[in-house]
Amino acid sequence: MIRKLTPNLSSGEHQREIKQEDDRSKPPSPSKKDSTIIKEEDQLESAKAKMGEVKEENGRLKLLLSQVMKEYQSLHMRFCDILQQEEEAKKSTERAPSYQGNEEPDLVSLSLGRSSGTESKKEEKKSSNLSTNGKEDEKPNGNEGLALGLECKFEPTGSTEKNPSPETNFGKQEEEEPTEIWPPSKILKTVRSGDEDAAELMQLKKAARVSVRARCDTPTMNDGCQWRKYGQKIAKGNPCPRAYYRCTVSPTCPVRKQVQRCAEDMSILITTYEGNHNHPLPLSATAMASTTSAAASMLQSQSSSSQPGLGTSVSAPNSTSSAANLHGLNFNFSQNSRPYQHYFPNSSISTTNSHPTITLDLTAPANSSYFTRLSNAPRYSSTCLNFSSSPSSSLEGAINNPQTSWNTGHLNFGSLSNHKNSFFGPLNNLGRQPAQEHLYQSYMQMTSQTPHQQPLSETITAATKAITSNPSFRSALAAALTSFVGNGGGVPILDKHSENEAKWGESLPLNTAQHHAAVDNEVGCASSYLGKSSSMNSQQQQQKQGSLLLFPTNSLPFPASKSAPGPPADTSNQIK
DNA sequence: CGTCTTTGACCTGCGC
DNA sequence: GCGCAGGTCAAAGACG
Repeated sequence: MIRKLTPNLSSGEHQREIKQEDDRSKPPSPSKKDSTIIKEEDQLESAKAKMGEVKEENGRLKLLLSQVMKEYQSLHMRFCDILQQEEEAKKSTERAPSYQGNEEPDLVSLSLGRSSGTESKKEEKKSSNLSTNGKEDEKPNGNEGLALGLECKFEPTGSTEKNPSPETNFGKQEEEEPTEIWPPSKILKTVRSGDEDAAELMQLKKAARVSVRARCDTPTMNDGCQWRKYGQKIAKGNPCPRAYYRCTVSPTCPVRKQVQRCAEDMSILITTYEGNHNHPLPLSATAMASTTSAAASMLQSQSSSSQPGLGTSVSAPNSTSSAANLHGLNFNFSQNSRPYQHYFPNSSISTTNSHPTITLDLTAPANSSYFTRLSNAPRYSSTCLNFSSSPSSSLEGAINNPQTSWNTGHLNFGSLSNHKNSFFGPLNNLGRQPAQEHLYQSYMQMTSQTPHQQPLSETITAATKAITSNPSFRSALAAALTSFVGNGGGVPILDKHSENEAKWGESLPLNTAQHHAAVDNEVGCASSYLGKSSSMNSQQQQQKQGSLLLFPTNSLPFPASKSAPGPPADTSNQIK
């Protein structure tokens, strides 16, 4: 970002320059050399002018950087404050648990880095201790021993209350729920036969899937977990094979993921997650888990939106048709009894079977801006969280094609990656292969042509407003930041044992140079802001993770991904 | 030699 | 019941 000001001249060049200066001080002699000297002087002048320009630009960038850092710090402070306030509020609510009925305040609590509501206070304490001590408590303690701990606390009335959804519980321990949640048919066995509604709801929740669309040139996105491929299949409607992975961090972990290239755009990788981890997650894995669990929470809460007092509702009509495109999905949230609404345009949802899928689209450019709608914030800024969507038909084709009766809500985070300065901007750029880089550059050129650029502070203020007033925003932001920061932001990379205790917010970047260093080192798959290079072994992968960016990177030289890109697998030998 | 991937076979659910 | 499609298993091969 900051350009090197010292001209990179070799000593010879430097001497020549000095000589030229000397020559200039002498009276011009009418010799043959005059013309060449004049030429060189011109070059010198132009170089000086260029240097001046660069200096100016550098100054501007420095200013910008400091401004961004300042705003970031205040944003972070505010974020922490709000988390604290929420915890206090929660605590007080727990003291008086008489809100079971309709009067129960709608609540969506997306607290990153906390594994449970009751533990969160401890966690916070711990995190503060951690930040002061600089050393982690290496003793994972029951439920709190998880880095992910995204708590999505939906509080439906009725019997389902005690069955937290698996997706919202990434990282909860085995004792709280069955480890095996796959296949869905098994789920029903664990459900009381009498309570049909609960069973239905539970099945729906258990089977919830989160699909992440992201541009990625590596065979699989690195979400921080270790996966073992156990199958591959050609799915109907997509020539690219679908690969099946199973989490191998823990042998009993029920989490599976499916990876498939988008039929329309091979550069887009669709990763579908199902199930919840029953083991501590690597720190680097928490980002994706947080994001997906937040999305899953929305979807799952939707499934019970008919119930009053539910934290989140999706105002979508129940439809028996496959993939009814609503062109708009409303997520109603409330915070502290003040309801407000999320609007995700171009969403689609259907309720045909027990596989509701929510899609986080990290690929699509923005046509309209949720964020703008929300706060009139400019779309082009370093902190623009643009939750707008693009036509989502590609996903429908790839995953929710008419033959597939998955229940899909399409939650489009597309324009998070829309602009070069957005948080997710770097995500789509890291480790790109030349061919895709070309496409991507074109894309960036297109998107960077946003006509006006409003003041940064205004943008940040708007972003702050949006984030602090909105749990899911915070969640998404937190996930993004966590992924960026990971362990590259000043906190050492954690091993499997110690990482459990690291919490969101503790490892925020204090030194942007570290990020730059991270860029220089290597970053894996771009799309995965969690970027994995498939040629790395899992340990290497985990060590690489967290080498992520906070600031725009399109001006930086990106190393190409080390791994050979391409579809998850060769289709040539897949015909069944 | 251990780990991971590949891939054909098999199982299951669903629609007709 | 049959066929289709999605999903999983497990033996064989590849790889470090």
